[in-house]
Amino acid sequence: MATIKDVAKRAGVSISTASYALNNVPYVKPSTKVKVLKAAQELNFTPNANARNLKTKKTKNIGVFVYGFSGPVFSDLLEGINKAVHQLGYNIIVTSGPSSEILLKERQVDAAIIFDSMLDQDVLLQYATQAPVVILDRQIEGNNIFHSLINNEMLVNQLIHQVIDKGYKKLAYLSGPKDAFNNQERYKGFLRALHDRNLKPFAQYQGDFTIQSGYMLGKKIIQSSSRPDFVFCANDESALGLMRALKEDNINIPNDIGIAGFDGVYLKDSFIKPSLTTIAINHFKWGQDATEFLVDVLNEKKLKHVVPPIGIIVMNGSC
Amino acid sequence: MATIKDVAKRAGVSISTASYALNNVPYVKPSTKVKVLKAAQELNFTPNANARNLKTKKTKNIGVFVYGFSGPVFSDLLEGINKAVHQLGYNIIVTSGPSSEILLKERQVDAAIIFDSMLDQDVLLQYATQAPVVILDRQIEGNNIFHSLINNEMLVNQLIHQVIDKGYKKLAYLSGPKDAFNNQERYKGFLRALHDRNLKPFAQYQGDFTIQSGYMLGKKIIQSSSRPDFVFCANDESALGLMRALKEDNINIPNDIGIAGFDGVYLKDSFIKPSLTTIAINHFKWGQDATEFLVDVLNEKKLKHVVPPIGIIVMNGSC
DNA sequence: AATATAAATTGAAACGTTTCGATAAAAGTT
DNA sequence: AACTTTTATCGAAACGTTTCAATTTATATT
Repeated sequence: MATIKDVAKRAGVSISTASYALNNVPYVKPSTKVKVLKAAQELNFTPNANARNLKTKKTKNIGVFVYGFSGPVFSDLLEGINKAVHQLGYNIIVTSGPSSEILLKERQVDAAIIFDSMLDQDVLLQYATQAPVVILDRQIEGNNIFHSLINNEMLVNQLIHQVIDKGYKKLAYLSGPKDAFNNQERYKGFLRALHDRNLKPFAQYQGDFTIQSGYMLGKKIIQSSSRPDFVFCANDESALGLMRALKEDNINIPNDIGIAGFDGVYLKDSFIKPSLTTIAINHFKWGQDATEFLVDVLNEKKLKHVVPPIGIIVMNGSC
Repeated sequence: MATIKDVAKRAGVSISTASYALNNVPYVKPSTKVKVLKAAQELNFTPNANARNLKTKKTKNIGVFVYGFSGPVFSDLLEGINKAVHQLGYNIIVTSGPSSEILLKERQVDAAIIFDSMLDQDVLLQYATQAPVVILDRQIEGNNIFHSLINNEMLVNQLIHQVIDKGYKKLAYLSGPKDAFNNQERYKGFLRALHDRNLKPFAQYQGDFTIQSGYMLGKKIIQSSSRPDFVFCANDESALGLMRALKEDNINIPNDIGIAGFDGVYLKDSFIKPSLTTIAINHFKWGQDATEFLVDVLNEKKLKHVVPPIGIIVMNGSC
């Protein structure tokens, strides 16, 4: 591997001049710049990132720390982040599992986007003492820690109000994992809306955000003696599972049971019938905005807040 | 940030001893090791990765370079890679787009897994002069470049033979992107099987691996005067789209038209009816095997070949 | 007790950059 | 022509590790 030393020698200049030439620093004579660039080209020189990072204490990498690599929410979010990162001249590094902790501890990225509720809080706090972090899926207070959170509670509250307006009375909640922040907030919104309208929650079913869990719980609901007339599902995937189970048993949606979900990930899928009432999040934009904010922080533009993701209630045929 | 120098000072030893102690090198007295570890702990010391990497010329990172962050194939593959990478003591770094080139050029990873046919070939060849690469989605010959490729042609050939055995005569090919290696190979297998059996291909429809393209082409097939009696789709997603289009118009699958796909990504989804005949790839294992191979290469275990992904023909109700 | 061997520790060089401060060369000013 | 200012280049230090070769200390062998 050619180093800058080789380049300097071949161009007949000092190492520092070579460095300046390669980094577009002023005060380097055009003709020598040409010489250096030519030498670099001929030697197929690429700077050693580790040496550069060591010296500059920067990596130009933005880390995205995720829980897993699956799911429509993940995909859209990542595509959004990816686009923004590149536009802003950074590199994206996405990782998951044990790698995440190591990369954070060893500061292999200049900033971090967190979408992994399993990621150790202390590691995060420690990392944030030196670099900015945007968290998308829970609340952790600390210096340098910013949040871009869906307004889960309010959105669900509003949706449930509308649902009650439509005449549904026995409202159940199909839950995501109990410890998931998003799930908790959505549940709060559900409960508050019922409380606002002097209704009692009809039931709570314990799912885990998957289609399968929605399906299984749907089967259970069918078999139970008393059924709800509406089920709010903590996300679209579980709602889809529920819908499938009910349709299999010829339960009419929305007449026998109304359904709503959260995320808006199936809105473009015309094969889900009736189409699902949901709270649509623009995950792509969410990712973009979070990234742009982080880069602004890195560039020391003093900003107060991230642009939070907005959610839109989309009333469809499922309730 | 505490450096090893701080640790050494606090433990009352030299920098080199501190380094040895932290890295479990023999010849360091147990008692001093304890001292050093304690000091490191107290100072919240984490080694600076850039300095370490610069010196050792290793990163302990394995890069995964993908075309995008969406799709069931991507997800399973990544989960497999992720699992193996961690088990083997490496970190996973996945990236896409322009970042990929930079990370490769600057050697920010010890080895690379390529699942991005858009990635520049020269960059890849250049990278491979110094580090091992496994390519999953095309063929590029070069030193240090290994392939783990689906045996597309053979598998499709076998499947088509079986389909012909069932009596289908007018076989069409619903294509993926023309320049996609996997698509080309699958098409070759399709053509060869027809040739083997003295049949002419009935038609070729130009899709792009998406559900939407399958759906649109399905609509076109319905409207055309002469229909095929079987359509092999270059992947499952386009097959699903096709199926939906045909079912909407009450065309009976498999009686009016038979369908088969490739990948096996919907096999667990019981809501696709009839269930899709396909060639199932275990993408999770594919990712694992590729990773294990790479790490073996890094550890200089001389191996001849990667374990290639195996495909299994799964005959289901769609033909 | 003297010597040989093994165990433990250390200083210093090296990895490949960037960047500060100094100096040299060129261009302006009187 | 002597100076100041600007432009261009350079040497050397620094970033934080690892690791070689040298040295010191402890242990074993005679």
